[in-house]
Amino acid sequence: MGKSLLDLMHDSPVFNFINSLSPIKPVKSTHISQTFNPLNFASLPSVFTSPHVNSHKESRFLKRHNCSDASKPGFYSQNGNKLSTDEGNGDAAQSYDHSAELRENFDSGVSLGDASVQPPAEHSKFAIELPHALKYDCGSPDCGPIPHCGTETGCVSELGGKSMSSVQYGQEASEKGSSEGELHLSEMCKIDQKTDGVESEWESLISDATDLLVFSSPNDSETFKGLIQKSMDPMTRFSTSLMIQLPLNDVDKTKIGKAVGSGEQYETEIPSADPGEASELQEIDQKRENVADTYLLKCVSSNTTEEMDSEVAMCDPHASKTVSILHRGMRRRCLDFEMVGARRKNLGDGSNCSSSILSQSDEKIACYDKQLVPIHTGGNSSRCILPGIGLHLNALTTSKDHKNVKCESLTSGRTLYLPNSTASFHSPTDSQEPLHKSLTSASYERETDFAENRVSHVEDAPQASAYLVNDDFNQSSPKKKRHLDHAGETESCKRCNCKKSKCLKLYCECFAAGVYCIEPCSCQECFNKPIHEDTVLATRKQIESRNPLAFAPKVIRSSESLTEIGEESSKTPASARHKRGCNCKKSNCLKKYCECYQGGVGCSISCRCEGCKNAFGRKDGSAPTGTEAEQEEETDACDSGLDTALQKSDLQNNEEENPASALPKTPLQLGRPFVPLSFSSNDKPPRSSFLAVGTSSGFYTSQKLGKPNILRSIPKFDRHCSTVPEDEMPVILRGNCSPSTGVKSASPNSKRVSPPHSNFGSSPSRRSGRKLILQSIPSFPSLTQN
DNA sequence: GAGTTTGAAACT
DNA sequence: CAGTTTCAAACTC
Repeated sequence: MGKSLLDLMHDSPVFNFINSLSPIKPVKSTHISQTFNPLNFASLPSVFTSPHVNSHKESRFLKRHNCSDASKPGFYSQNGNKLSTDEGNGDAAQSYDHSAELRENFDSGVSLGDASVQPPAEHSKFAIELPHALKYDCGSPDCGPIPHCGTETGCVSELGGKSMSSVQYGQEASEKGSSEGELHLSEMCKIDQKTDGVESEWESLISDATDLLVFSSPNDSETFKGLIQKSMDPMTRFSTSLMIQLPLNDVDKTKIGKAVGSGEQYETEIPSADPGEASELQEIDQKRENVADTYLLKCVSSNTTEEMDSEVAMCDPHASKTVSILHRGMRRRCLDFEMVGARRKNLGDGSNCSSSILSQSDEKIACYDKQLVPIHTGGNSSRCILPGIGLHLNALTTSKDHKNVKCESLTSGRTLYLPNSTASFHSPTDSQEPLHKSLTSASYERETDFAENRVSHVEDAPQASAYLVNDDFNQSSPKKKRHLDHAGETESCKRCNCKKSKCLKLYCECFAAGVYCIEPCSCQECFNKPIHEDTVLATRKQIESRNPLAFAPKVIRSSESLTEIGEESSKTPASARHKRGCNCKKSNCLKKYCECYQGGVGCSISCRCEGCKNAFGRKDGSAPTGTEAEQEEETDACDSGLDTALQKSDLQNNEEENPASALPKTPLQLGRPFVPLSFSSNDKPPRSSFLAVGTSSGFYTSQKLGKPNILRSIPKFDRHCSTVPEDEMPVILRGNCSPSTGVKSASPNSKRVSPPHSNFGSSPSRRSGRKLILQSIPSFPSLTQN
C-alpha cells in the first residue's frame, strides 16, 4: 500500500502543485515525519518525546517557523502546557495552524512513537475535521452517507480502531499538538505499514468526521456559540474548537478543494511517507494557511457579533479559548473590549507570535475595537465618546444614561482618552502597539487601538489612573466630589462651579482643561458643552490668540530640560515648574491658591510671589530641607491641604536635598510630588495643577477637528509634569513662542521663555518671571492655527 | 453650606 | 504695561 500511495502521490497533479508551492522542502519520506513531528510537539514535555523525536525537533522547529509559525502566535508557548493548553492549541491551531496540521500530520509517523498519552478527545475532532475539510473539497459537503460517531471521543476511538490513515493521525496529532497526538502517530506508523485498506476505512472515518462537521457548518455558528456559551464542559470545548475550525473548513473546502482536486485521493495519499508526500502536505498546509489568512481577513471585515466571535477565536489562538469562555458574558454586555483585552493580553503574552499573525490579529482587534467604539460614541455623542481627554472624563461622569458605558469605562475608563493620548498612555506592557504608532496614528487608528488601549491600560496604566484620580481631585471640590462619588464614576471628571463666566473663560477649570462641562458641574449658564461646541471653540480660539499657551499645562517639567534649561533650573528645588510662576502675596505659596504649590512644584525665578515658602521649592531656589519643609509644614499644618503638602514636600525635599537627584529626573520622579498630592486623601490635590499640566486644549480640537493630537496625550503627561518631548510640541506653539519671545536662551536666566509677546498680556510679559518653558509645553493643537 | 480669602484671568 | 476688576477655587467657619 505504501508504495502505491507514494506513486499516487507523485503522480498526483496536486502533488506537483503542492510541490511547487510548498516552501518546505520535501524531506525524505521516512524522515519527514520525524522532522515534522518535533514541530508538533515542540512544546511537549521532554518526557514524552523520544530521543528520536528530539533529534529532529530543531529542524522541525525551523520548518514550522517558516510555515506556520507566522500564523500562530503563542502556539508553541501554549503547547508547553499541554493538556491545559490543549484547548488553546486546538483553537489556535485551527485558526492558524491548519497548514501546520497537515504538515504535522505528516510528521505523525515519527512523532507517533513518542506519543504520549491521553489524547484529549477534543483533539480527535480535529483529526476528523481536517479530513472532513478535505473531503469537502473533493465532494459535496454532504458527501455520502456518513457514519456518525456519537461523540468526538467516540469518533476518535473509532478512528483509532479503524486505524485511520496516517494523515488523519498526523492531523490529529498536529492539532493536539500534544503527546496524545504523538501516541496516535506512533500507532499510525504501525498502521501505515500494516494497513492496506486504509482508504476505505479512511473514507468511513472521513464520513464520520463529516458528520461531526455537519454540526459545525457555518450555519451552525450560532449553535456553536450557544454551545460555548452554554457550558464549559468538555463538550463545549469541543464545540468551541469545532466552531473555530468550521470557518476554516469552509474555506478549505473552497480553496483546498480546488487546489487539491480530490480530497479523498489526497487524503489517502498523505499517509504514505514520501518526500513527495511531504511536499504535497506542505503545500496543503500552505493552502490552509492561506485559507486561514483569508479567513482572518474575512473576519476582520465581518461585522456580526457571531462572526466576530468566531473570528476572534480564529484570529487569536489564545483568544479563541478565552473567547469561548468569555463569550457567555461578553456578548450582551458588549464587553468586546474585554475580549479584545484578553486577546491583547494573550497576544502580548505570546512571545512567539509571528508577525503575520499579529498583524492579522491586530487587524481583527481593530475591527473589534471599532465596533466597540461605537458603543462609547453612541448616544451622547460628545460625552460618551471620548475622543478627547476631556471627553473621556466627561463621559465617565456625565453619562448617567450610559451606565454601562461608565462602568466599562471605569474599568477601561482610564483609557478612554487614550485614543487621543495614546502615546502617553501606552504602557510598557502594551508593547503590541508600538508607541510610534500611537503617536502618529490618526484618529482612525486611535479608534482601533481604543479598546485595546483601554483594556490594557486599565490593567497597567497606573499613570493613567493616577491621572484620573488627579483629575478627580483636582476638579471637584471635596463637596462636589462627595456628591458625585456615589457612583465613583464621576470621580474622574472635572467639575466647575462657574457662575458668571459661562465656563468659557479660563476661570473655568473645565474649559481651561479643554473639557466640556458635565452634569456634575455646578456651573450656571454653561456654554462649555458639546451643544455649544462652536462657541467653545471660538472662545477657545480667541483666548489662544491672546495667549497661545493659555491652554498649555501650567506646570511643566523642566527636566529633560536640564540640559536645555540650564543649571539654574536644575538648581531649582523642583524639577518641574509652573509655567508662568505664581504671584502669591499672602498665601506664601503654601496654599493651593498658589499655582506652583498646587501643581506640586517649587517656585522659581519666574514667580513674583512674596514671602515664598513653597514647600516644593522656594522662589529663591532654596529648597527647604527635609526638616525645613516639615517645620514649615507643621507650622502651616493648620492648612488641611498641607497634609498632602507635607507628603509632597517630603518627597520633594528628598529630591531637593540632593541637588543631583532633585533635578530633572525621570518622569516618575517628577510625578511623585504630584501624585502624592493628588492622591492624598485628606488633601485634595491641587486642582489645576494637573489639569493645567496635561489637559491642554487639545481636547476640543481633537474632538472637533479630529486632528490627531498626540500631545493631548497628556494624562500621562500630566502626571509626569509634562514630560512630553519637545518634538511633540505643536508646531504652532513652538513657533509662536520661540520666535516672539525668544525661547530659551543659553543663559540660565533665559531658559524660560515668555509667551508670545503680543497676546500674552501685560502681566506675563512684563515680568521676566513669567516665562514659559517651551520644551515641556504640552502640545495641543492650537486653534489659532496661525 | 455660607462666607471669606486668594490669586489668576480678564479687562481698561 | 500697569492697574483694576472679575471670577472661581481654596479655604474657613
